[in-house]
Amino acid sequence: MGRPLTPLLSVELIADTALEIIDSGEPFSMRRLAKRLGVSAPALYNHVEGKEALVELIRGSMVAAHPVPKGEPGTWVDRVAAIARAQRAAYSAHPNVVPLLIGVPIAQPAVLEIYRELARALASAGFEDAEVNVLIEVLDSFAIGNALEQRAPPQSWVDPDDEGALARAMGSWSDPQALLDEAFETGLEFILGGMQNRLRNRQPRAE
Amino acid sequence: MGRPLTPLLSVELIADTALEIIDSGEPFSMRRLAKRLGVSAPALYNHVEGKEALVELIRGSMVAAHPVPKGEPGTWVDRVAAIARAQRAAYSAHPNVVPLLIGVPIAQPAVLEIYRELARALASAGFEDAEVNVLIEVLDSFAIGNALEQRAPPQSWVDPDDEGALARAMGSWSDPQALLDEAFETGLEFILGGMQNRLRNRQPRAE
DNA sequence: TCACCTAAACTAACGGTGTTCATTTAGTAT
DNA sequence: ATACTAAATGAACACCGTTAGTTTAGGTGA
Repeated sequence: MGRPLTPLLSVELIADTALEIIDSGEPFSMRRLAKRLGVSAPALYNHVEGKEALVELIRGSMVAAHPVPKGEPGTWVDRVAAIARAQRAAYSAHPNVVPLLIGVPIAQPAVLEIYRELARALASAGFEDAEVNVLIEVLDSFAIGNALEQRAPPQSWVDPDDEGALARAMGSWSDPQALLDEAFETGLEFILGGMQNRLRNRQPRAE
Repeated sequence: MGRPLTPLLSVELIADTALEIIDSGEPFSMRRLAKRLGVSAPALYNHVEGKEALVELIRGSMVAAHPVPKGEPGTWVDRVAAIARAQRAAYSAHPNVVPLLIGVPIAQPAVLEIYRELARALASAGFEDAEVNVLIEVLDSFAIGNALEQRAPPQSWVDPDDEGALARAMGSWSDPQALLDEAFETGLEFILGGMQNRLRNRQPRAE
């Protein structure tokens, strides 16, 4: 066939279509992506380094679509909460992407910038350097874990004949998404509360 | 060749060898596993349902190797903490298994039993059914997220020339495992504190 | 003891994966 | 016009999980 008169592909088209496939729940592969684009698989490699790089591109577009509110007035707690919620919103909009994201090292500068802002916010609160890293890790662990739970089917866990506390607990939520939303807000509240508490105990009423 | 005089394989041997491969960091596949066992790949299917079932077997042996301390006296907080630490200890001993675990529905009764015990502990603390589920989800998200971070190499994040808060924070930890240990204990403390706080605010000093 | 059946290994094969190679052809710059 | 690059192609490589059919050893009932 040779080079077509007008290009069939572009990086954006590839990334967007890949995200469509992933969101739809179909298994994602380079060949399936190519087929949906009406193109042969190797054609993708003219525009994209490989599968990992493509996933990393998608990560970038996800965070770009859910920016953390900028320049808002507020305490460091408000800023940290906004960052965590933005990250969670990005994951939550495309839960099927999350399993692909783990294991692909973060290369997107925009994502890095978010971590930098998080570090700044925590440092400004008065945490020392080593502590800042710990707290970032706590937030990150919780956010990624919550995102992962969004595509784990825990309904099969519960035995309908079971009358135990677990069965009762799981029976009280009909909408799994609502449960995870509530869990995210609850966990975030606990973490932010723990941070504030730690500062309070360190500087007992001193200014 | 036909059936050998003495069986070459057994479920335990297969599971143990699989765990060895995974722990070593080599890519894990049924074919590689068979090769290490000196056997052809289809021979595995005489003993194991398939790859998913094998991973689920490994999950079982991991939790069995890190049992939650049983029958200890202590408050519900102690019990919840013990369960969370046991789960984390299991993951932490084999971090490379964690990515394989996600996406494989939990079928091991022993694992289910742990969640039941967690639900009992929380219910006994006075949380209502719906809340119990939320709190389990919070703990689970955090634990799995922390486990996942154990094999994410974030060292490439930091630009050596950077002088920002993030670079300083990451520079203060030379041992990534120590950082994640500290992050787990910190996050657990925050979560347990948040739970207690929630109960305290609900029943203000009433008995 | 002999026939049968099952268990446990094998080889061959299927359809799928990510990726590389050599090719053709279209556009662009000298 | 001549080169060079960009963007498509089909063929191929080395894997992957899994299934089918075959071979042989061990155990069991007649």
